Amino acid sequence: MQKAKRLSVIEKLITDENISSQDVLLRKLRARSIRCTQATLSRDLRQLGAGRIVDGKGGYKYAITDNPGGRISMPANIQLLPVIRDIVDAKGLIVIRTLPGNASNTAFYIDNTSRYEIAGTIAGDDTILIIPRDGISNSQAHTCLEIILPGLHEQVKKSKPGYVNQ
Amino acid sequence: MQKAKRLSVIEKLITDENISSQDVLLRKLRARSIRCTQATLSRDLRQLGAGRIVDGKGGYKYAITDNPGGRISMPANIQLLPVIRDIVDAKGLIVIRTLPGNASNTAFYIDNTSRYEIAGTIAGDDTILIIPRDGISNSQAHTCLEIILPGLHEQVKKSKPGYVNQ
DNA sequence: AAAATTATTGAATAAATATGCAAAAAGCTA
DNA sequence: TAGCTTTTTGCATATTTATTCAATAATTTT
Repeated sequence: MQKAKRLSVIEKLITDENISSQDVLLRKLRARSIRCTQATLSRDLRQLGAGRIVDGKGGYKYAITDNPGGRISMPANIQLLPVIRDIVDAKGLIVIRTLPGNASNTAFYIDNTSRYEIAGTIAGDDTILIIPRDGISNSQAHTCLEIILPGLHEQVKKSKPGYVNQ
Repeated sequence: MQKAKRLSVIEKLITDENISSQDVLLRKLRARSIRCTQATLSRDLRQLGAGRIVDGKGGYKYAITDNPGGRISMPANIQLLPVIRDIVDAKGLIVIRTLPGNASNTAFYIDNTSRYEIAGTIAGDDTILIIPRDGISNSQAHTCLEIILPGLHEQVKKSKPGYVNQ
């Protein structure tokens, strides 16, 4: 499946370059042998929270925009992944375990993306509970987390089925 | 010349309300006896540096966008319950989001009412998980919260069903 | 105040973006 | 792997936004 990759390339393109329209983006992707249609880009951009904004030069450009609700914008390139140890599904919720002391940072970061799919997070010292919104499937929630933290699931290898006393 | 006034009304409208398209804006202006055409709005919005962005609820809205590079912006428009930002149903639980640092205060307050309907709460920094007791319906739980925090649901407008890529 | 210059606007239309729907692809389960 | 479910995608098109061009209104100059 190439969607995840396409999303990350799109994200990189619009932050690095000045993309003024979906058509331009389409061509840039094509130059990287990623082919899709404008319709798909429209959906991808929505999912990334990207919008077409006025670029100080009298034109337009795409950019990842902060959401209303006035959340706090974060520096884009914080290194979060190394602190994540584990990610587990539980009762329709998702538990992420981090290095000690890193849960609230990470949860704060996740919160601030204001993703629709995530109703909220709660963090202890080294554990974050991710609460997906009603109607969001498990895999939708995971896809969303992957967008927020690209590479998450590659990084954190799926934990093997474990032993339980019974 | 009415342009200056129109611009300021537009600015106020898009920051106060959720304007999803220029057509909607056009009608709101008309209701204030400011009449112009969509073409003019397109130009005005460019001039204001306003863009149509993803609103976190699955839709689009206009907002004045900062130049990327991002600085910190905080919400400014809550009055009655100044610390509560958001309330969402999720998996039979209820998630309340507050301003940073206010979750445990608020949860403590809720806890101390000792309402039967609420089995317990868990608070992080800005998120509270409300766990209703078994057998308590969603709407019972909401009614209960409304009793504890009068005005809660008026204040925090229900979020619309959102868009999820699938 | 008339003429000359500059700015604003609407109508029409071009350009760009979003979406319903059906089909294809990817995941899952047994 | 076959059958079933969910997700992704393109096509066609609806919706939305930007722009061209001509006209009108405001502003400045003489």
